[in-house]
Amino acid sequence: MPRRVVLEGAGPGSRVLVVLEGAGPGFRVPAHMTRVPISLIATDADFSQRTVQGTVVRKGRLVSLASGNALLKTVLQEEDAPPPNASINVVLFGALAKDFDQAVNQGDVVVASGFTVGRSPTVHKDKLHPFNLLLSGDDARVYVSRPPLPPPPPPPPLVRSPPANRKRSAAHAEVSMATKAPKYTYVGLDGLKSGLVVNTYGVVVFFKQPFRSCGTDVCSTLKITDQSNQRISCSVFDAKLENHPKVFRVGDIVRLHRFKVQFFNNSMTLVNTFGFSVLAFDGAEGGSMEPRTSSRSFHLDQEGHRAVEELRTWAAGQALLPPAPSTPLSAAQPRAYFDLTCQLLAKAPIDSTCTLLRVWDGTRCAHTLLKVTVEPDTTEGPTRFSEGRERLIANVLVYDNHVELAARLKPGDFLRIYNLRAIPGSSKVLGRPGSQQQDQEVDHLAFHLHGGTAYGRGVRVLPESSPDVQEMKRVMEAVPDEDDFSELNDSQLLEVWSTPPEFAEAESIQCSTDRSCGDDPRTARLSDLKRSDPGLVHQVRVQLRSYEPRRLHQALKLYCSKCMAMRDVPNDELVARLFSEASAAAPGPGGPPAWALSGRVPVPTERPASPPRAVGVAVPTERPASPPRAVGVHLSTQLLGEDRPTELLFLSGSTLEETRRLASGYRNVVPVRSSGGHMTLLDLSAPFLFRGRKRYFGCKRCSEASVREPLYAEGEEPLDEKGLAAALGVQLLQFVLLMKLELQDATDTLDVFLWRDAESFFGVSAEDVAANQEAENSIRQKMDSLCPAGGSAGGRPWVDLCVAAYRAEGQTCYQVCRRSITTNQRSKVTS
DNA sequence: GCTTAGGGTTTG
Repeated sequence: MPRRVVLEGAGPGSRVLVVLEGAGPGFRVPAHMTRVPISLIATDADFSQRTVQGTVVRKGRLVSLASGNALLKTVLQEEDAPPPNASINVVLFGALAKDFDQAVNQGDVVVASGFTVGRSPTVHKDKLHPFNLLLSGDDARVYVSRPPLPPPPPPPPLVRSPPANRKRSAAHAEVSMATKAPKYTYVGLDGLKSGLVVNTYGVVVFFKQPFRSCGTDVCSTLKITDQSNQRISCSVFDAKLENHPKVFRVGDIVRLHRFKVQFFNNSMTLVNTFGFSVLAFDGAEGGSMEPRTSSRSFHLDQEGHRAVEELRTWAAGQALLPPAPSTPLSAAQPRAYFDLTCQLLAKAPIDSTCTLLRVWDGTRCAHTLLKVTVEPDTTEGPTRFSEGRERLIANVLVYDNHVELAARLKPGDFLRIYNLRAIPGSSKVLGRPGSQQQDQEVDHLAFHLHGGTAYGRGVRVLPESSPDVQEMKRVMEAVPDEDDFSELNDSQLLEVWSTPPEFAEAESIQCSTDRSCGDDPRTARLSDLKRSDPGLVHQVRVQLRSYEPRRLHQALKLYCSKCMAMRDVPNDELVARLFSEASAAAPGPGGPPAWALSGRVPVPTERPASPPRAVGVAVPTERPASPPRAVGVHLSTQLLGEDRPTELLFLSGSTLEETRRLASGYRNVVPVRSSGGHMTLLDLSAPFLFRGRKRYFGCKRCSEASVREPLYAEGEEPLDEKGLAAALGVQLLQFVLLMKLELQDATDTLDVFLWRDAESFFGVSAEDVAANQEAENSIRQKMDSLCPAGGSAGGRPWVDLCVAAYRAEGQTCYQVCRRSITTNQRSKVTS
């Protein structure tokens, strides 16, 4: 007889029944119920006497709703059912959700009954079944199949048993016991037999980045080894680049599923077969357990972790990992081949077989780097860098087959270039006719990535989360500021982050409730959080490992609530240029608008001056020696009539500095220029309004600006930025703060945005940050306390944060949505 | 449609 087991936490009356396998004929599902294939689920049938069976391929977190109810989302996948519609979202409510959370693990096979069917609101996003199962109320049940503990001796494996002296073979046999869970038997590399389709783990000892084969697919090749010391070649064919192994360096660990063993040239090779999957892992001991894969449905359990750990330990003992994954530019030697980890700054095609990549890694090469000039309009990315930065930039020429991949790279990408060669001397191909770069001196280093794939030659984009990229960024951050460069990095940052996307889904689930996250004692581990479904809010206890931008004034952005675009706050240099361009433009025919009284006023030269006493009269200044410039002013006759001359001033022909000075004497200053015979606003890259120290900007896309006399009824509140923006047809941009935080706990790291709730997080308004240094300083203090400069991980406080996971632009993003108040000065994780 | 690659003594 099967035994019903009540697990800890699943109290009496639990609706999740855990049934041990091997103790009876199977699930204790009522006999009158019959199983329905998941693919046949639809709303127009009666499922009261039916069951579904599937593997829990995803298990969301238990979410507490404001009503006191609980909810948990999970995904069931029917075994051996062909896609589509083999996987279905299941939502459990109330006590059932709590019991399920306690008793069921990802990978378990469950049977559900007593469900109702609804339309899945997420079908377009998750591409799962168009319907979902809803389990609530007294009739809902979940039955779980679980291998008994302790496990019985392993049955004969499907393939020849790996050597008994390897621990992992036992572990994998144990996994295969869970007959209802996805069952994979892993074979050692000395257990390959021609014709078998196998699953295996291995340490990469050689690899080529994916390259276009002569057939229809893209091809990757690997050579892997394991504790048996066999070295097995392996090919992966797939038309899609993203399905290929994400191997970054020798020593990485791969898990291969469904690879066919072939005999070739007296040795075994592995080739992917239909339905294959590859996971890649960092090969370093203590490295991240996050598998690199594009698959959204991979299954990795504790045994998988153990297999990776064991291979890591073994590989470390064999010295299989090279000491460093790549060579910094500072160590590049003439004529040597090396792998380079770097960031792409700009690129330009040279000809059909050659592309120039301009890269840096934050270190300075000991040799002079070759300078390359290309026509600016062919360059993607900035064409000029400061002298200091130029000295750090390496020009990499990639040839032939690599040109295709180079075309897909974007400035800002983090790259690893494999088998790059440092070439001393000149290279005439670089000089364009007519450029002064034709005659190069000899002692310059250029870098070539030769055509072909021999020696693993190729280029790979590394994820920003990669530890090597993180290390490089630390080096880059230590490079002294140079303004043009910080601008570049920041705009790239924005592009990489994209416009912080809508947040509606996550908000509707929990942030809209009044519950403070601090009420919930549950905290999620980052590794779990990453695996759970988007659309939920999680509480985490983390340290702040790093953040961007490091120069905090760059966290200030302008945001359009209408088109949701975000842009940088233009720097003074740009704004000053717009002002001088506008003032240089000759006033066109036609006069100022009829509603305005126009004239000229001298510009105060030093101290902020009081407003001019009369319009149209040049007021002598205290320093007659240098006659002051006069600028055009236009005042609303209506306002003048009400004896409110300082309420609003339209100003033409002034410089930025002059505008700034005059702004201190008027409540509102709107810079204008003459264009086509009438008054217009300046280009909207410049502020359209100055109010004291504050400046306001308009959205270029959403504004339909024209200079009109603002309607101003007597006795009304003074004009403010909102009223003026409306009067001038300007879509007012909002100051916002945007940062990216790298959170860390014992299990993982996670990049999250701080945006929507940044102001409450810092306790300052973004508008104040724009106007005064003190507000920026308070942000600095907070960041310094969370992430002390040069501090070790142990010195950083632990913080409880709420993080919302949401889908945007095809990927899962995370955002700090509220901050609880506790920060604990502890140096170790308590688990 | 069911191949493609199968590392390698590099070179613009």
